[in-house]
Amino acid sequence: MSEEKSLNFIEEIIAKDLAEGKHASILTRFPPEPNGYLHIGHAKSICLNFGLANTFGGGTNLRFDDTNPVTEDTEYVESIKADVQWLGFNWVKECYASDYFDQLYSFAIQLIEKGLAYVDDSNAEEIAAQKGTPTVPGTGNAFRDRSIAENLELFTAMKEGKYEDGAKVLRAKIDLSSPNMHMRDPLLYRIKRAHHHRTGDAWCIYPMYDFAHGQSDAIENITHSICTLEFIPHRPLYEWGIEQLQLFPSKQYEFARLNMTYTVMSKRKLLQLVNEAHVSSWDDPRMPTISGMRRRGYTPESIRDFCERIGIAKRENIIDFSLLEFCVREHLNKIAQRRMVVTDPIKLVITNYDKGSEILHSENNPEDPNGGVREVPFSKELWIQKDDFMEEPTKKYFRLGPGLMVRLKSAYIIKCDSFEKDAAGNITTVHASYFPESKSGSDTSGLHVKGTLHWVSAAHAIPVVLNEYDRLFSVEDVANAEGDFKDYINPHSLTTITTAWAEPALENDPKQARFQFLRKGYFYQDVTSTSNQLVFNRTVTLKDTWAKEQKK
RNA sequence: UGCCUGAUGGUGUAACGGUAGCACAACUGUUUUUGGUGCAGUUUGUCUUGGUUCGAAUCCAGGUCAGGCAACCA
Repeated sequence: MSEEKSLNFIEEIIAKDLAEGKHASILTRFPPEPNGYLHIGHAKSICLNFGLANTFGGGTNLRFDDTNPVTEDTEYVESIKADVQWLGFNWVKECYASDYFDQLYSFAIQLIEKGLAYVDDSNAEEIAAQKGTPTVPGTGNAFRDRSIAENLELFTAMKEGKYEDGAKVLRAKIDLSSPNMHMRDPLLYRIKRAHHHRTGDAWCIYPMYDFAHGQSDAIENITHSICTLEFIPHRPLYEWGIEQLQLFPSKQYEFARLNMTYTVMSKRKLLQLVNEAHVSSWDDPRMPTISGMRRRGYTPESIRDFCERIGIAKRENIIDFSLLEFCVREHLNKIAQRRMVVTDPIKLVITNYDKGSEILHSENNPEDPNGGVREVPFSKELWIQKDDFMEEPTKKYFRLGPGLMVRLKSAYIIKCDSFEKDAAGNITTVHASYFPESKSGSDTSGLHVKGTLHWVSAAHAIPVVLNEYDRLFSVEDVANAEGDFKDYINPHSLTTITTAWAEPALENDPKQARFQFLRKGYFYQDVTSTSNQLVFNRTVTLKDTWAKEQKK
């Protein structure tokens, strides 16, 4: 049985280009502006660009689109590089648009010399007004008719810092009545005295996106320049620049950006969440950032798998967050070490257990036959989950209750004999008796029970802190919800549990290890965790059909 | 009332004139020393109106709806 993998529309274009000999090999690029942290939407683009190069044989450049010094910073450059590498990709070259500033400047001179660019003294408002509207053509101004010599002189003076910020701009001379607003004499250069994170104060004029991106692609000989849908109207301008300057014919293609339920993807909104302390930082585990997901315990494999599954197309989309969670669970199920942690404990006393304590063994991962076992101490007094006992059990309840039997995972079958309550009526202690012949691995009891509970020996337990995360927002389509997006922040997106007891093995496990805390979910040690106080982040819950059943 | 995109189950994504498939979600059943995992199965779809054709999700025409475009942002 052969699985036919269908190509997405970009792959089809590339396959065709290669087949026709248009290119011997392909070169793509991932071009973030270093003004924020990468998020899962960027991961889609990263997987696309690097993935294309992988499947068709070729490479991918990492290029920082750093043409606006006001918002950019090396902090972001570093985080972006770390995130791309963590996702598992290697770039051919690390490039910066700012490396091309000299070249871009000479391109501008060329356009002026061809009569295709002019210096405009109008201010921003005037230019906007003169551009017209989508239905009303723009009108020119006197500056448009300046001579080539005058434009050359003025542009040189702009570069030399003879004018105030905003006093003049360089514009392309294209078509003020174009139905495409981007072709109505777009700005090429603006005067901006700001410290650039790489070029410092060497420049006081900076190229606009439309005079940097396509040109950078061409300089690097990018064959396929892939961006998101909102750049479609820029494409004629992209092509105009390449044609007029007679550069390498890079081609732009557009796909739909990623949207996900219960979260936001815009940099502006993410920045706001950080600045207004709705989350602790860019790498807060609730954030849809790569760094947040890494800290939460998502694996690069699962994110790549997710990006593979969502596909590439041109229609707007909103992907269920549960698909990402499915990918994370699927991977973690295979690799995570199993451990037992009781999060909301009550005492379980095995009344007929007189051995003091013993060492039992439990498999590290039932999915992995070679995963080995770990030692788990068992004793007379244990901690079990509070909701694993019910005073008056309902019909389908498979756990502990008066007279009911369950298995303690990797240990014995027990039978509940009695329980104690405090003055407030809360269950404090459950008494049970165990069946010595029901020991895991050598069970001769012939008993059969439906429920299996996780547990921790009270005398051997170590305290751990758990951060349990839920969705950041309470509505599916946050971006399209009525009013301020911050009104929909889920107030219960983080629950910190300080009452949890863990089995001692956890103390000696490596910090980077992935865990499944049995019946609770997948967990990953937080960056704040120390040997004195272990702190774990819940990556994702286990699928819980019992919780679902109860809601009915 | 301009230009540009797009429209296939709840959500994504295939089918390139010839059986509407796959995944997630939801729901059954089954297995299970995790109410996890695995396995088996069920439910749900081509925006609309015409046209071309033996045959249309696919081609053509009109309509409807959704999104984008008028930053000295990218």
